[in-house]
Amino acid sequence: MATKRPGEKSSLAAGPTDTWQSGAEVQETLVYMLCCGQEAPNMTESNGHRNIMNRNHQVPVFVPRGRTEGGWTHPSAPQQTTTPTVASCPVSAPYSSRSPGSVEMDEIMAAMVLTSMSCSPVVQSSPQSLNDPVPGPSSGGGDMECGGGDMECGGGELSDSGSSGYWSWDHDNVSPVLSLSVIEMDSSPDDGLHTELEQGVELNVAKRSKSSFRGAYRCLWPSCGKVLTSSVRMKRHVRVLHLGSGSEQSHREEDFYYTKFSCKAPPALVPALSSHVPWASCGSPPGPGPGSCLQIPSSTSSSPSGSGSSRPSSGPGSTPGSGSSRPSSRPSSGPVSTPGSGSSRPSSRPSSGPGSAPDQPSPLSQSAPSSFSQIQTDHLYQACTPLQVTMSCHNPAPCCWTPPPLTVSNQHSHHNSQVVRGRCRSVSIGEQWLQQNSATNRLTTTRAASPSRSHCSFRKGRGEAKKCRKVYGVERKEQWCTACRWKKACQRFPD
DNA sequence: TATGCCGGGAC
DNA sequence: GTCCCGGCATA
Ligand SMILES: [Zn+2]
Repeated sequence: MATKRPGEKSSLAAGPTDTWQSGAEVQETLVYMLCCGQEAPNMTESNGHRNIMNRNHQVPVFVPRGRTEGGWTHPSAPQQTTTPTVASCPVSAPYSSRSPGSVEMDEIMAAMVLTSMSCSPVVQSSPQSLNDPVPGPSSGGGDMECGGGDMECGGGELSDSGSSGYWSWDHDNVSPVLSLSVIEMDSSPDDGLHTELEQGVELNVAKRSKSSFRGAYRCLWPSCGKVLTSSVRMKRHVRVLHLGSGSEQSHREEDFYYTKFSCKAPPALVPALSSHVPWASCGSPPGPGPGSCLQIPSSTSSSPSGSGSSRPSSGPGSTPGSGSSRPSSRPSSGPVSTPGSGSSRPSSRPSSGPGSAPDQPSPLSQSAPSSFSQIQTDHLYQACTPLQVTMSCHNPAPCCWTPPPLTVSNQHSHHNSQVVRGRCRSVSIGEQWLQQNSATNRLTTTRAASPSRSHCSFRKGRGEAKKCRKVYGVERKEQWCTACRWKKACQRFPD
């Protein structure tokens, strides 16, 4: 209602953003990767063999170099990463005693080595990937997956289920710790810096507590399953790419569009996932901010019932996005949703669509930033579905998330390829939702309550979430998600 | 009253 | 299959 988000946008202008972003992001990515490579460096700390590791650890040192760039990266953030590392690092001793010159050299060397070592596409081809989400001519193959075994970075994003996973579950796995942080973060919706900081802490905690846990933020924007490790970046991502502009409202809205989750997945799942992840193979559009590569740790386990995740506060602030929040509201967010009642809805995650991939906010988006992508989305919603990736993980185990069989359509060159270079996949989830909902789910429901016709039409109360209607207002109906326009259950802002 | 959306129907 | 809308439940 409050109309559009006026100000702020300029500062976040896509162009510039990308620029500095690349620097910072890359760095961050680096750091993260290092961590990935060996969870919680500080923790591992085994005295002996640490050569390589040491080297790696030094990197963070070099990383900060760029921290000055963005106002974003809070100084403390890098510091945190760095400090402990250096301290714990055996090498640090000699290191400090050396002359500054050599030190620098070392840093540089280390950096170089690292850089060359890292297989991250982001790092290696950051410039390109940043702007050009679409990998190459043939985005089809799983080319992007870095061959390197140690870190599989999906180029910065991982998202399970991709489009379809959006609204879904994986939140289950959020560890208590993480959830906590989530809450905190939510409480301060609009301050990026602060968040970043917390993010840092959070990450640390995560690493520390369990090397296997990883907090990540996934963009819930329809069709954009982007996953970033930093909430700030995610916000930025949402704001820039999806919301298009910023302003008071967008601040809050950002929260709506992403969700935090931490995943851990059995080794087996990892590969599987990656193969399924649409963009992973299609060269996921790293978008402006290549998120740090996210990966699903293999070891873990745990995680219990994900349900725990708390939904911070239903209010707009926290929103659906925040982490596990969503699931909590759902009956059995988990895997097989036996819709005791919610019947259809639960299982078919309301996800929405697909969408907007991170294409650069070119002139196009300027005029109607948010609407653009949204509209696009909506169209996709009804659009066809060239490619279809079917994810049917009937995984009983309460692992990361067991999505119901869902189909994601991946449409590449489809549609205006020029306009949407980065758009590598679009899902007509909405449609699917409608269909499935009416078909599949209904089936389920029926099965559950076979009775002649009892079919309790159960109307679950109105969710607290603001739906398109409320968000955009009637006057901007065209921005509503298709479902809303059709007076169906909103998919963009599912309860 | 405004909103969300089920159920049904037109095309 | 897509799209719309009557009408009811809810806030
Ligand atoms: Zn909607």
